Amino acid sequence: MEATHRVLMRNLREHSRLSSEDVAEISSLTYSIRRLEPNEDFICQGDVPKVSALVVSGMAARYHLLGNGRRQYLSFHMSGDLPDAQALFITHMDHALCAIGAATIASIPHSEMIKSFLRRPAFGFAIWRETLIDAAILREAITNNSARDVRTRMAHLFCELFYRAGASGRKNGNSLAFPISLAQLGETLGIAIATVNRTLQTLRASQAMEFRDGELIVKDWRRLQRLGEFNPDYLHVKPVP
Amino acid sequence: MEATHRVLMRNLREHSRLSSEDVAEISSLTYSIRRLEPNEDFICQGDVPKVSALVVSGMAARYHLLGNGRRQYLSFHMSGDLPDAQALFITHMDHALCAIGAATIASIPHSEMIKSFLRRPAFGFAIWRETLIDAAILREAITNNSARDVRTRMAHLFCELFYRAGASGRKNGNSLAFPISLAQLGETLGIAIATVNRTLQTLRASQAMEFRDGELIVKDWRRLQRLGEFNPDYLHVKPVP
DNA sequence: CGGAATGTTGATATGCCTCAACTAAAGTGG
DNA sequence: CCACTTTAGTTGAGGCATATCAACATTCCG
Repeated sequence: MEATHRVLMRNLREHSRLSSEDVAEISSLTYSIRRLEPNEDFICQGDVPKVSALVVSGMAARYHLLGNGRRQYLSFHMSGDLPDAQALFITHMDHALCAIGAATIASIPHSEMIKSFLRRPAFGFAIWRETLIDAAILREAITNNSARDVRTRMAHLFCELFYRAGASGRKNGNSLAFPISLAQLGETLGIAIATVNRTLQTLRASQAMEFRDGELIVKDWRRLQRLGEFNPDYLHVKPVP
Repeated sequence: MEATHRVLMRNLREHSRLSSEDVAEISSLTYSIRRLEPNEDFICQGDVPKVSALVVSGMAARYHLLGNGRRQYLSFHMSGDLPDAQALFITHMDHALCAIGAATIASIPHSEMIKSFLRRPAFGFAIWRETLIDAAILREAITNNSARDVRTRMAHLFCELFYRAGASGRKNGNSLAFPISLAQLGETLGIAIATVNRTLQTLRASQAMEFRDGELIVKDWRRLQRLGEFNPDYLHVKPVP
């Protein structure tokens, strides 16, 4: 029970120290739970949210909607993440959020979060730190989509997701549920569907990994890391003591 | 005198309300000034800064350094911006910072900033908001470099810079100093130098803008905005009352 | 059982990269 | 002050990676 508070604290502890007072403060937060269908939107561009969404289970994604109807996926979020933390201090959403596969989110009122920040600044700083790591991930996505060839780019994305899931025990051995379509992968990496398909085949042929039916299987982590030119420093995960 | 505190407050007031106590707190911050040569680095990947840099005059840029020596520029920063605010809560830099053209920065000790946040939470929230808008700009850069063709992409970048400079009176009529080389523009937009050159020519031919000798001249803002599919909502500038 | 969404494959087109040659401007040293 | 080098910008030719298009296979779902 209380999965909501637990996943939030586990996530924050990856990078921040929480005192027992902070833990008590977090445990006092109220929330409501919402179950999402695959691909269901829970925040749209232009919304003015009054609550923060916390991913409890499953995954969520941010995306931009372009004039021509195309989507650009921006980032993916796992249990413990607060994908719309920015709305705490910015009124209007500049992007939308949807579930990737079935997911559960908890909604925590902004007003409560802010009051908690005032009572326990360390909690506010931890959430702030969370949003800063999020920004680091966005920077890496710029570099990935702008400066790397498609195979490297795709390998890098899978590396990041696998690493982030692994850093907090959210993956299952060497496999990770990532229930996304090839079209969505293309709209993440900025490449056409046909190319997504062919690139996945070359990655499979490399014996480093497989991706099918929304499941990523890492067969040779070292090799995948090399293929993706992946260096996890930007994720700022505190070295586990 | 005191240009440092002034540019910071002007920038924060674009989106946040500051009480007189907040203003007093900001005015009490100590700093040291540093003048930078064009392209001079002031923070490198891997550094552990103990001070925050505030751009006082000129411009600064973030960049990633890739394995093959290539650079990927990530964002540009003008007077009032705190391009390394993230270092307040994340120890190691995952990217470098350099001057674009000659620039002046002020260094403010982290320890003082944090103490000010504890005394005046609204000041902390304003800086936090600043880092969140920064993240929105990064998201837009992902979309720009991933989903738009090169001409639109380049027009969008110029729109953003011109708009940001204009929002706070940092531009000069319809021209803006942006002392960057074509090679750097290419490393920002993820395109080759030759293409940068040819794309600039088509933009010039469109009568919307010109860019030469490190100066952007906007001749037809509406047309440029259309060419760049530019919608400034993501910059979250408070409508001027 | 039929239709929609998703994935797969091949053929063709094209936008951008690469390379190379050249110009122009700026900085350097004799 | 002028040769020399370096850096930045410009232009053309050619190739290649990836987009686009089209046909088909497969799975899912009503």
